[in-house]
Amino acid sequence: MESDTLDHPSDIAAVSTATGLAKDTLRVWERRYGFPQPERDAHGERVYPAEQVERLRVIRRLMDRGLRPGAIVGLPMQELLARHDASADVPSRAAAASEPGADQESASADGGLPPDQPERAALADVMTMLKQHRVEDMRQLLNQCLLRAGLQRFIVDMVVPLNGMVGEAWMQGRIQIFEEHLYTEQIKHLLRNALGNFPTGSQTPKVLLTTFPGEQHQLGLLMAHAFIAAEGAQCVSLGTETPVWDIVQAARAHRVDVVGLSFSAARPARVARAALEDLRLRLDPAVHIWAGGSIWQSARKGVPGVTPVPDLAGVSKIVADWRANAGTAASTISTAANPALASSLT
Amino acid sequence: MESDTLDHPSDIAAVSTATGLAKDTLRVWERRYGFPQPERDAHGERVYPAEQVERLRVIRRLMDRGLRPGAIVGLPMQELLARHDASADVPSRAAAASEPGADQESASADGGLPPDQPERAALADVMTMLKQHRVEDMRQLLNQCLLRAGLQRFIVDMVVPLNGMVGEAWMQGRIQIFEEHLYTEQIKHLLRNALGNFPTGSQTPKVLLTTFPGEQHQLGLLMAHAFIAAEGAQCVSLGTETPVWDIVQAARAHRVDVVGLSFSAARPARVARAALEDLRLRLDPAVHIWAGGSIWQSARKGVPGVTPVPDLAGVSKIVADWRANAGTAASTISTAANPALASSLT
DNA sequence: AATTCAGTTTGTCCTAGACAAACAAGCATT
DNA sequence: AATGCTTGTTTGTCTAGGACAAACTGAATT
Repeated sequence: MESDTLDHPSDIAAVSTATGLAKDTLRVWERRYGFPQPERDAHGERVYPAEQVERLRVIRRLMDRGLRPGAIVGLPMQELLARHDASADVPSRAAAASEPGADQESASADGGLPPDQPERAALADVMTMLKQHRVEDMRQLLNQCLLRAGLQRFIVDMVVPLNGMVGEAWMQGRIQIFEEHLYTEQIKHLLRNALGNFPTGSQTPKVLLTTFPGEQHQLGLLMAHAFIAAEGAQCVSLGTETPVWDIVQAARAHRVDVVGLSFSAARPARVARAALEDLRLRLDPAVHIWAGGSIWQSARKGVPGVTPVPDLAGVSKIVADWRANAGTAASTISTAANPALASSLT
Repeated sequence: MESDTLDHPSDIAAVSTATGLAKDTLRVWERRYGFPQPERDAHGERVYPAEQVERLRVIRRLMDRGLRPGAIVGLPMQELLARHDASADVPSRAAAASEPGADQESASADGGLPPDQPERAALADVMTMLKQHRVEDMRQLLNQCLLRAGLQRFIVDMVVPLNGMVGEAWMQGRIQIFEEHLYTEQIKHLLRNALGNFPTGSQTPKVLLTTFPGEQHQLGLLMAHAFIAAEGAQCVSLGTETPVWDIVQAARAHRVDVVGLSFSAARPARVARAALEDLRLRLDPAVHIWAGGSIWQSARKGVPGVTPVPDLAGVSKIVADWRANAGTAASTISTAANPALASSLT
């Protein structure tokens, strides 16, 4: 019952949603690289064998790590997995602090919070429980860790690494997607619950939280929410996928000091950049923009007037910075928080 | 600052995600009905004026209510809104008990729970607070209602009607999308929180909850979760968008008695039907399937072996039925709960 | 070590035609 | 007056190959 891969063949629409690759892209790859090479049904329409869908999913995953299609499309499964292991060796480029595919080292090393030893053991336990579907045990253990470590440390030392481990395990076929779903759901429950017990912080930076359309990145958003709320700031979350125009409206209506955006590694960085620039343009210059998540791996250039939050643990510092310079126009000071950008402008 | 519609023109991809209409569909409509009629940029690519996007959104909304494109695409905005009011007169066909576009009457009339008078007033208050962005007040009021009415009544008498009112208000331009987002987010917080305080029910039907891929229907799923949990059943939620195969795997792994699916009115009913049949085929016959949400408006035929839950309030009865006939193979008894289907088979 | 320049890669958009599944409506049957 | 069958129509999605701008690579230059 383990690697019980399904023989279920799928049409192009199903493959597109399953892999997150646009239909056009699937057709173009077939034309250019000779993979995938679907069979055809009676009407000449593409029918993808499950094995190819599987391969496409792994390819998608590798692309999220920064590899380019031309280099990997067409490689056999075995080789793909090898590349995957190789790319995991370069965590600096690889994964950031939000989705599965995340990176524990940078998170716990960079933050001001010391890593916690006993958590390391708990990580493995959670994975075991997940694999054995001991939902209730898992929930209890996580809750216990949360209470012990506190919300912020819990996120940095447990949730982020776990995200990475879960993503990794799925990649290697050690767990099923539904188990990943299950894990995500548990964490969401836990975080929301913890968040519910916080009184709506009334301290200085009032932060509006959301993601851009196309980013179904609930977990990252929620982690950011929890982290910022734990900092004592006032949070208003709009949930995922708010169009730029509506973000502007909402920011105005709620008179927020900061707009926080969360990004997954999923979509190409260029769209994110464009949207950020657009938002910067339309938003009141006094309102800061904090952009967190995985854009900062691949993007070398920052966006002017946008404070990068490459790392959840960095949030504390950025909140502190904001409080120090409260009231300064965002587009003026924001580069200070980004050494790379600052130096590139001198 | 009210009907401050944006002059922002969009490319076809943006329009597609904004309206939920496939790119192909947008092009075909243009060819067939002469609407939309985007301008072209320097490279001959479509550029949709905001006014047309707005119209497309309303059209999409009308289609969710069962109207067909041929009859409404090409109509001017004014006429569209008129049709909208007209279609609202037929709640039997119109909206179900889950997403914005939902229907209060059927929900409170059909259920065993008596409607609550004071709630009626609260509904209007919530809408007012939402429009004035008094988030904290709104949260408090909702919470108060929840405590007073209890989880189930709260959902049936408040959340469902509110969903309808919010959808309606958006439709008529009385509120912005971000306000809809904000509302949704509040409700989700509230429900998750309430759910967290339930001990994981250990009573008989163990229910696996999720949606099919393409259904980003968190709120409906969450309402179902809360409702079923309040019945004392044991719930395992996988979150949204689980592929059929993974549902089967998860059902097996967790040894659930029932798989519960939640549907929005968003996607065409035929895909939902196909997926349900597929699931029925692959799933252990002893496991029941409960399908809730908006498929049962447009679909005349039921799916054999699937128990329709056209109405959240009906959940109580269905759980009771399950407990009465516990252990019976799903595909045998399920039609009993569906009078229409049962009669069509005699 | 940073910048510019050419060359290559890659995703998305374009057109226009085809077709099956879903639907409506009329007709025949019980 | 329902139910079942046969039409014709509507509608979404698929296919094909061509085009092109934006993003990347890597070497040559300051």
